[in-house]
Amino acid sequence: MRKTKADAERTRDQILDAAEITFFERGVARSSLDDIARAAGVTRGAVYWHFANKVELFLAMQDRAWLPQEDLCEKLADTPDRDPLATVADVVCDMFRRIAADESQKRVLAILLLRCEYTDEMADALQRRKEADCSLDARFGALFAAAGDRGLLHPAFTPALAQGAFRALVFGVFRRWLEAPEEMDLTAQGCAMVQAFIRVLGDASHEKASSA
Amino acid sequence: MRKTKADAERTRDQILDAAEITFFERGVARSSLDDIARAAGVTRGAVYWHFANKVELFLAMQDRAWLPQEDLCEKLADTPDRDPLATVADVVCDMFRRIAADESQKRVLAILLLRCEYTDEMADALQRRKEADCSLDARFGALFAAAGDRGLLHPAFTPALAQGAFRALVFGVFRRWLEAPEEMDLTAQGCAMVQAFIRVLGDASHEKASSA
DNA sequence: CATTATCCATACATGAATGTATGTAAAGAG
DNA sequence: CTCTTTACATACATTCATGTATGGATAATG
Repeated sequence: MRKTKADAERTRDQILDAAEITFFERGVARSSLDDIARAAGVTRGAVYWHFANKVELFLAMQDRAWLPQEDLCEKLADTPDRDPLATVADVVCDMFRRIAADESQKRVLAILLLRCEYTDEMADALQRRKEADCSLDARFGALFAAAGDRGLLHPAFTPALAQGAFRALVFGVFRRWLEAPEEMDLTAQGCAMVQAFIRVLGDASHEKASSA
Repeated sequence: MRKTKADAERTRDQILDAAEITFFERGVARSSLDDIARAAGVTRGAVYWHFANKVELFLAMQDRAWLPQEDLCEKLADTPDRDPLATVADVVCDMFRRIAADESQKRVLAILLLRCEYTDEMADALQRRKEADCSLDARFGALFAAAGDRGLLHPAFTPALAQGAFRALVFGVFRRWLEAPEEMDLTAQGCAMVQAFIRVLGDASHEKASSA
């Protein structure tokens, strides 16, 4: 029972891994700290040493995972000045592919969307998601606005409406996949839906002038 | 303390009302049966008389509420043989309006989507939603297939793709509204997004022939 | 090498929630 | 008007999860 600092970090990671799996399987509320500790091969003593309580453990798990919002923001930050709609579709599809390939991230997202109840205790957790969403909305908003300025949007959509609908579509696709991963392939059907939507969004064939 | 059968039914309803509010405010897991009983103005004895446990109470609450899926199915059942896409948009927008006006239904849906963890215990509850979704999908599928047969769909979409995207969009809009009702008006922006999407879906202007 | 701080297991105390058992007053049935 | 059943309230037993306190073994530090 000799524990160096590196060892301690490893057990901390093991606890976070166990929390991911346990939360995913039993839900956050029904997962006791003893369940998690046992799954990690330690006792509650270790859990309480590294984390103050279950909420803190949950937040640490959320922080360790790379949330797709941050991922998207980073990608959107350094995109060339291409067709903004094509950029949007590419970035989201890229995100889909990456998440589908990462079991851990898939688990965390399933926990955040399907396996936890957002109440007063979880206010911090929800706040972080909202902040990430907010900065993401700003970036998407700029792209859709640019598309609108260049006359690339179908006349049925204002930039704000297009952004809202796109956001809803992506979220809906995502949630559907998380609910029934075996019934749906995110990289195939998910990307297809996103791309088809972007294509009809950009189908401004009502105006005669087609500059590009 | 005289209880006739009608009185008993009333207290049962009061318990269900209290469960709705308590689940909505504190989440399902953190709501104890004592919380609910107190909110209903009774004791746990009454709750245990009417319901075997919390899961049964939850299921009874879910059953009492008119789920939007059933609502939609009923509407779709007796629609004239109009433009299928217009029918779809009308029915969904009508559902949006009705839910936005019904606080109780809004609470129940917020519970089902945001305030409960779907784990093995809740398998029954999830199963009912899935069944309702399934029969709904069949009806929507028929309409989108009809639209495809009549050449009403934008060539970017197959009927199945259109249906999946539409479903995702509606769900995403719905969820977004439930998460932040003050930031979004379901009857205004929600309906606008749905209608705009349906409009671009039906924009099959690539073919020269426009029969209708 | 002695000391201290780290890392974790074990033990204990507490409260909260559950399920059940019992009591009971009225309603309903005959 | 009895008798049984209904519709609860109350009381009890038990389990479970939490938080904390303590102990101990080693690593880090000087």
